[in-house]
Amino acid sequence: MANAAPIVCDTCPVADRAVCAALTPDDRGELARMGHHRRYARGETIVAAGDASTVCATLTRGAAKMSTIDRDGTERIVALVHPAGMLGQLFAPAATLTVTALTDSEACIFPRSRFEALSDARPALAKRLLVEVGRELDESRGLIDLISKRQAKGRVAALILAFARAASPAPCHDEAAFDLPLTRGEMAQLLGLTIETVSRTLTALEGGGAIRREGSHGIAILDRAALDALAG
Amino acid sequence: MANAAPIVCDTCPVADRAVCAALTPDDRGELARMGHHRRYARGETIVAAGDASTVCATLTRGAAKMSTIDRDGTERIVALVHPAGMLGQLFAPAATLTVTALTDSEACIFPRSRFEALSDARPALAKRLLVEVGRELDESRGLIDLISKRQAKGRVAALILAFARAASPAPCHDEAAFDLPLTRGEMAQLLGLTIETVSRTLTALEGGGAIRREGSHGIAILDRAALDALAG
DNA sequence: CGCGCACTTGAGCACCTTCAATGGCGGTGG
DNA sequence: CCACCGCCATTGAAGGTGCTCAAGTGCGCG
Repeated sequence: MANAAPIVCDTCPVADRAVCAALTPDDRGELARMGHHRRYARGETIVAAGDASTVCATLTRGAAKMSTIDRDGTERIVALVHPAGMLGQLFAPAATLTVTALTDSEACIFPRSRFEALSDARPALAKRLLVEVGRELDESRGLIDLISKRQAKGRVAALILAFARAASPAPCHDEAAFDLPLTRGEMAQLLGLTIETVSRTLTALEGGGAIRREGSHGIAILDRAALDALAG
Repeated sequence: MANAAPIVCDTCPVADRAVCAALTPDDRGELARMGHHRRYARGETIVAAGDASTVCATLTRGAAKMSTIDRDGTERIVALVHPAGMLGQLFAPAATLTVTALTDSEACIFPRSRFEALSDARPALAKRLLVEVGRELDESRGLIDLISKRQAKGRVAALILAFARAASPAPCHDEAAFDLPLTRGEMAQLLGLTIETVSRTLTALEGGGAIRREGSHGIAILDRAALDALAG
């Protein structure tokens, strides 16, 4: 897919939240000229594990997953990326993770070396990156919390609540009805369960009146307190 | 325990590896005067969850764990900290994690606000912190990998290998015989298993000839390839 | 010596996985 | 247009793994 395009910050939906926001307009213009903007179709690989890790990117639209692949071929999702989040591993000599678009997505791609050089020259950017990486670290630990619930119901309930939070525009409120951005298989990878268990657990949650399914990916939360209780 | 002492960088065993190494001697002296050095006994709490997150620290000796506590009282370890690692969450408004000494330990404690101010003023420190947080992020994702092995044998085998790597002075080599720095209960918390399952799995690994136990915490690796295969 | 603590071992059972079959949906090609 | 195929999701049955509950062992310490 040859759809590289120049970066235009003026119409960027995440211009105020992405790390670029730490830069002056001039510096941002310089950064924009260094990189390009690309679209990715659902399922497309953005960064492949084993690459020389030459790029880093900001997701401007859509959603992505970062995953490892075991020797035996089992894929494991270690992080989800939402708009304004960073793709790629700063200061890593080689990419150990594969980044894949979960939905049709767009991202600004930068050469990693020049991005790092700019961060060295602009303390405001470096500080912003520090905060961003700290946030990623918190999310990663949140994911550990998610996986470590003993029972499948708790894991799935916690995942639903996490997506309800992410789907809402206001950070403090949950969305009552939303679409799961993952397939059953991806949810299973994320939670350390099988597809069948995820599916059965959703059926059970619906049977218990906690949620209602609408189509294969739509979720409406009917009993928020019940989900909270299950999620521990 | 009232054992606060001034910080003396000259005899610090991790002076070259900790984040302080990014500072000039003058700046390091200023940082040292801002903080103090403390000893902690095994099991002692270094930072309690819910604290106003007023401190951050560098571990100079020993080992520590960072953990969350669920509403139902279940503790979950989300990270291990080795000497030269950072304790506490930079730029977090409140501590969400409890930090506990796993063995008798020592740390340099700094007021968080002044540490952050110094990082704003010294780009070299900010960059060093960025690298450090990136490393923590990688470790956190490694932990996710660890937990996500389906079978108990795989998780325990991977944990043993991880400690074999950590116990070795050379980063590329494993130690063939070493002590597990965790109790069975802590290993269980880390791996998302029960104490009994960890114990039984170690027995099974020993029965299969992969390891030999020496006392309750000593481990000798007899069949490295078998552990690798189990760890996936 | 006796107590506490951590570890080990055993028996039974709940839960999740595995294997297998079925249904729905979208895309492709006849 | 419809048949066919692939992919995803659901559901069922059987079996295994790890959890729960419970007892027993070894070690350090008062």
